[in-house]
Amino acid sequence: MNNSDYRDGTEHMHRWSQLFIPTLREAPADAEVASHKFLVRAGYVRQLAAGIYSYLFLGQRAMLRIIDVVRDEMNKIGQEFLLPALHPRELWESSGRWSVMGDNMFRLKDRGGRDLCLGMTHEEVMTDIARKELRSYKQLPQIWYQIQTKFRDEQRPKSGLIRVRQFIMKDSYSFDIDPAGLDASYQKHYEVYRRIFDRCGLKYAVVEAHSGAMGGSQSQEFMVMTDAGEDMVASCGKCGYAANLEKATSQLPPAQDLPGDGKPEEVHTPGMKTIEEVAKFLGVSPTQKIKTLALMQMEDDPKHRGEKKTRAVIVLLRGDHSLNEAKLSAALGGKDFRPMHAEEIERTFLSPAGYLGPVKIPTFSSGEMGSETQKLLLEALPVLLADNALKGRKNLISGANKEGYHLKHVTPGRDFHPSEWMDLRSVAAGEGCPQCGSPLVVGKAMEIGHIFKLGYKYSQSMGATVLDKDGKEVTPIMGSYGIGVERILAAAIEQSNDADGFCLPPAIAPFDVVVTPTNVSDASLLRTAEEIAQKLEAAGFQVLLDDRDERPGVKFKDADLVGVPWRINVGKKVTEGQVEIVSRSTRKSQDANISGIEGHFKQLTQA
RNA sequence: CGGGGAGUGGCUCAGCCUGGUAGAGCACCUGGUUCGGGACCAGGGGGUCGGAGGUUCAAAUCCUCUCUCCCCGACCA
Repeated sequence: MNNSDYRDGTEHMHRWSQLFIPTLREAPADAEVASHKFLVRAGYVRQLAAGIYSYLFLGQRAMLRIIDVVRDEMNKIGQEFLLPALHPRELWESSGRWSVMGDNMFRLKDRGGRDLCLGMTHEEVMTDIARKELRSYKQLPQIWYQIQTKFRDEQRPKSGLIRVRQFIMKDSYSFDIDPAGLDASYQKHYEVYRRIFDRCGLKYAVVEAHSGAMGGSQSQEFMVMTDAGEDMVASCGKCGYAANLEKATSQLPPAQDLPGDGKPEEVHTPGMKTIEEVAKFLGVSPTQKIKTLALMQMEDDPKHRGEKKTRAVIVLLRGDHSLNEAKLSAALGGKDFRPMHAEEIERTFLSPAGYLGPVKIPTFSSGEMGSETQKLLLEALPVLLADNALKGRKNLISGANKEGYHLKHVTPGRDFHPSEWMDLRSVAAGEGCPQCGSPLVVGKAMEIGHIFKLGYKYSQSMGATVLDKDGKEVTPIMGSYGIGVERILAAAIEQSNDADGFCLPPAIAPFDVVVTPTNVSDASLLRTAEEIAQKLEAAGFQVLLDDRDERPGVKFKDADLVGVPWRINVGKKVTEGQVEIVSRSTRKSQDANISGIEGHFKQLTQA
């Protein structure tokens, strides 16, 4: 319950007739996912621009209740700050992220021409405070958090509140003297996050995640399984293993190698370009093929502003496997990459696309290259990365780097030598759980929270240090932890909606109950409804009195729409001293005596 | 950014192909009848058809440019 609410008289009662709750009979045409449709229909939000929303009365109330829960739990482990949204460029230069963040960062200039940006996350500001203020190990550990608006110029805002350009995040940052301290701060967040999402009534999974632009070692995401989500999660029903597909691994059954031990040998495969075509044509399985992907890694060229330095990256996978771009990106140190253009492929492989393979790539065998462009390419040596699933295999089939030909009897380690073996493939549903071997399930999920062990990335680059017990300067180790407030709301709606609307979990609903006199032109019904509303408010509930002069059907439909978990109908049975209590989630109703209604309702809501 | 779609009253949409100067349902206002699952009757207000330019006697409609929004692919809470 929110104690800041008025509940001391009818003049402060929330009367629907006086409030702005613009419900819509139809969903806006551009809404796709359930939470988006209903947030708009229920009058919670209105869109201002792509990925930018206004929160109206009901929406703001729900947000505030979510924030109450988050703050209440966070106060158990940390201290609340409020940091600026406007940051100077120099701050972000000091961590190196002014350029790393690219177009996702909103940038602006002040009147003096100085560069500023809108905060998309606050590692830099928090670390700046830490480096200026923290002096001694005695001051550690610290956990600082805030609930604040973040700005991110997303490539593609979408799905209502699920992916927006301005949103409220609870972000916290921990500073510890050593890794053991970080483990403890991380664990505290893990537990507090579980309590927060439990209290918000969400069903969620905690999954192993990849750290992305934040950097750092371990990280876990809190995921709500829903088709409205944008992530893929692999999970095991048996042992509880769960991981973002960006990170997930699996056990593979051993693949059958083709017999023989000959040298690589060309086979004519006219017009056969795809793995499937070639496999079918040669009567082999795609698992006996090597998939060769030609990519270009890109990074800003320090010598030539605005230009990109490129480097060829060749990735080898088993024929039936697909590349996991997050894993590759991590392997490349977070650098961007793209598929090679046709000319680049021909330059590198001296072969048209469709017949690429790792054997006899000109740039890997000295003497065969001559052109200027190849020499230039060599300055940044190409890398050949091979997925672990090819390790120990033999007699595989790959492209021959020659139009219309493939090679058979290709054996890794003999016929070509990868720069590195690594895990680069995406896990597929049905493959074995890496822990227990039972089949993995892959499903869509929405990320509502993320916890990271950052390590020394920011404290080191920004020069934060404290003195340890021995008077020696040491760099504190950091963690960072985020919760998307709007996403909790969106996820709750995705988890509980039907044709008529949605039902929010009690802790985050804008009201606990709507009291509906079925006909307000009957003065006694209205009076009784007001009395009931007052009693419930006095008992600590947040009550919405639907005193509108509307037909009952309209009021019922609206009540069903706006997400309030309970409704009390004040109608004909009043003459018998009774009203009807209706549960929005189960749609079941029961009669209750008006006298003692608050006690009855309390029992009901605590059950 | 690449690919697809859409902009006509507050909402959902028709009209556009085949130019002739704007419609429906819902919502809104007034009066009346209604009142347990989005009522009915009567009357009424509201749109320079996203914007700019062009073609034409005449443009929501045809042409060009542009802006915005949504959806599908690479990022993150």
